[in-house]
Amino acid sequence: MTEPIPAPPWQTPKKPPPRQPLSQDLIVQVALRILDAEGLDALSMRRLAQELETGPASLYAHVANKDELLDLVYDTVLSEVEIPVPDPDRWPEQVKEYLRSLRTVFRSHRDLARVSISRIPLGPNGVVGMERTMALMRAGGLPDDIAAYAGDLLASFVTTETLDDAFPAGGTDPATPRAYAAQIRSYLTSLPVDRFPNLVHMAGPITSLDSERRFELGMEIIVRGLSTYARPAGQDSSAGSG
Amino acid sequence: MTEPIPAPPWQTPKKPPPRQPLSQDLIVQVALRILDAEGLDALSMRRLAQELETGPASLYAHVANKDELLDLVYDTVLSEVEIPVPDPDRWPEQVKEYLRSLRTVFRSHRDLARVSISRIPLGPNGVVGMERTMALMRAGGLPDDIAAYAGDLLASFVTTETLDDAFPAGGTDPATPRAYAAQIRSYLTSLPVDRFPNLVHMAGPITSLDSERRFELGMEIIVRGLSTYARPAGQDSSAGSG
DNA sequence: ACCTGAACACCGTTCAAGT
DNA sequence: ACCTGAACACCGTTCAAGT
Repeated sequence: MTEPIPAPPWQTPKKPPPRQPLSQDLIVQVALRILDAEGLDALSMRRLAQELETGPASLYAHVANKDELLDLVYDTVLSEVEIPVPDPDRWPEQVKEYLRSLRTVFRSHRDLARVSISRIPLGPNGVVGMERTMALMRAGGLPDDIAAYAGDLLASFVTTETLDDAFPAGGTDPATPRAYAAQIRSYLTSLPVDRFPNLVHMAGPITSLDSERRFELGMEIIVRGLSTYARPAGQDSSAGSG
Repeated sequence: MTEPIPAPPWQTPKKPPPRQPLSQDLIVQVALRILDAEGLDALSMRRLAQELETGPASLYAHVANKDELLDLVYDTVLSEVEIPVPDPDRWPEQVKEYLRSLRTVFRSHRDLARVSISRIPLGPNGVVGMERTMALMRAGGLPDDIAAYAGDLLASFVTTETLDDAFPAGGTDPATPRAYAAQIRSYLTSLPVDRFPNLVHMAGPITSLDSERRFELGMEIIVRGLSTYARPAGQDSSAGSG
């Protein structure tokens, strides 16, 4: 009811932390923070605006729409991926190093795999990544068309394999996924053996691979498949005189 | 203002087409029709209710929530997938037949690939499909753990490869994807050669594979990789006496 | 040029009330 | 048991108006 007493002039008004002026960079940065902390479902234009202490409409001066924002977030994160400088002698191992780094980055930003789906990374970092990936693929002695496709196939593999274990990288609670796996296993085991002999037999193997081993196995399968396309060393067309 | 004149009793009231009573089956069926015709973004609970001439709340008597609805839709469609009865001599070819069928089904229901993402198909049709898939995988002489994982890997492959060409199967307009590819190619070609030698070199191969050839190539790569894990025939453990 | 409030046209889900 | 209207707590985006 009573009017609040105005602050005396000698009191430094506790200025609200001098809100940084809006910019595309800042918007992307805060969006990434929300993504990391709370995931894609929590990242709305309105929530983002709130975090930036402004209204949702203000964002559209710096970003065309939500889709473009996600493009920018995705590209930003791609700077963290480490891609080995090709050493043809270590090709299979280097491919795996690249994929492991990609996985680590995907796992360290919540829901990034979901963001990456059907997004072609053509931003500044994405393009640099693609250049290095192509360099690496070609070092395996793959024909150009196979090398080109291999880049896509491998990245898609990491995406799908990362989609499910959406918990943060430092995830210390293996209980939840394991409990879920156990639940599925017991369901499969409970099926009538005469109609589902293979499912009953395979209930164990189907549910017992953890995400780490799935990933390592998947990499190995694809790399072996790709290796069958490699030209024998010494016939590397890019090594000849130009 | 004036009261409408009541219809005379002798006039057969043009009964609104005797709306079928709500049921889970009907709801799933109509949901699939919306999906096919207009895609996942058009499939909202409200829109679905409207199509069924009822309110959104009514759906929740038959379906727990939207996620469960999508589970049901996905399972329904899985009945269309054809999985060969295993013939070990034709293993690689049969795996491909299965994958091609899966792709056809995914492509003939708009956005089904998106629906399938991070959904484990444990409904009645899904479980039958899984049983047959496991039978097929094992026929290749793969160790159980490899066979189990192979099922996932191959299905994920089809999903991602189907995600992008989201146009209907009968798609007669190859212009759009090709135009997009051409756009990317010209962008890649325009990059500075000294910093992006591999991208410039690979611009052609990267953008010239159509979805059909990508799919065939991807299958071949993975199947070759899997084949390296096959036990030699005659050592098939499941064939021995029990 | 940048920012804003208000509005438009939507969402999924719940809940008390009806039959 | 099934269905309903109304409400709750949200969405992305646009637009006229302000500075």
